[in-house]
Amino acid sequence: MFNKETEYALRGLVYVQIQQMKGLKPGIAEIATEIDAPLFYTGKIMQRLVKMGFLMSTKGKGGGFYFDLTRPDLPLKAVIRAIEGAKAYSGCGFGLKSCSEDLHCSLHDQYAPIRDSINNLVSTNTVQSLARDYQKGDDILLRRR
Amino acid sequence: MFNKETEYALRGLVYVQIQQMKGLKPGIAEIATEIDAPLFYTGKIMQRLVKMGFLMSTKGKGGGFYFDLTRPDLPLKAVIRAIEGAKAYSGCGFGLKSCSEDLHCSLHDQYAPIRDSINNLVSTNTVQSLARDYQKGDDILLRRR
DNA sequence: TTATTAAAAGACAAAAAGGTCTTTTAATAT
DNA sequence: ATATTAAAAGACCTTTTTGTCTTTTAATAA
Ligand code: FES
Ligand code: FES
Repeated sequence: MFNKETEYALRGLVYVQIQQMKGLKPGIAEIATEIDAPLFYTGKIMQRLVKMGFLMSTKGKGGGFYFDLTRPDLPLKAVIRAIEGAKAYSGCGFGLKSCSEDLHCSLHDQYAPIRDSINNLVSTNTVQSLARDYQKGDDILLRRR
Repeated sequence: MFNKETEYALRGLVYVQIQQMKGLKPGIAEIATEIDAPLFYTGKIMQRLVKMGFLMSTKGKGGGFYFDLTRPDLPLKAVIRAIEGAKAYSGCGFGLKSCSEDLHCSLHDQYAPIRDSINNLVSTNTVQSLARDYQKGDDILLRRR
């Protein structure tokens, strides 16, 4: 569904949020292990997320990643847009240059609603809501097993 | 939605089918132009489709690509599976290793139905059905404009 | 203030995707 | 037969994605 970088970013963010709800501040090594992503690649991605302003970090002893709790919940879509670009999940499913209600391809009537559902999914779900779901036990997996 | 190769392959196949319904047998240059894909890449992809048995071709004067009309309609899914692999549109949307009803991620309940819709879309639509829709004028685009 | 810790920065590289071009083979027309 | 046409085969290249590793910077603790 998403590319690897987006996948790791989302899993990483949700993991940080889960730990933060327990009063912890995980570091790169812990995050990479828990979300089952490559260590150094995870580091690079977390850095990018900090630079983009999605989360914060501190160096040195006791350092790690954490969220600014004064900021509103972070929809998955914001992260996807930042990593994959604004056009992700917006164009024609068939690859045509334009896609509109009145001029469209043969897949449009079936595909457009699906695309809308995906956009709705990533807009309504946030890093925080997924972390809460996880804690409630509604979902069982974070780490890949 | 699909990768470029799949996109070009599907557009190319539908174009061949549309032309075949008019009694024509298009060549690589024509196909590439009409589906707005790179000339040589299109050639390579059409060749692969022939080798995979999805369509036929003849060399030389009057040569080009065409379908064996004795074979059943070709679902998009068959082409996608051949190009992108069997796992396309089957795994966890979050990238987790397993995905099942009883052990799943927080996105599963929302994502699984979407994934099902995509699989239904590519299973029920065929190269031939899309070509017929195009000819009926239900869809307006094939070439990207 | 020094050692230690952990993120930041950035160089480097492997693999996959996407694309280009030339040569060879086979079909047809003359 | 020969020339012409068009696909097949395959070498080669570029870009993007994914991943690795070392060096630097900043924070903390002793
Ligand atoms: S035009 Fe193809 S999905 Fe809208
Ligand atoms: S477990 Fe994630 S979509 Fe099914």
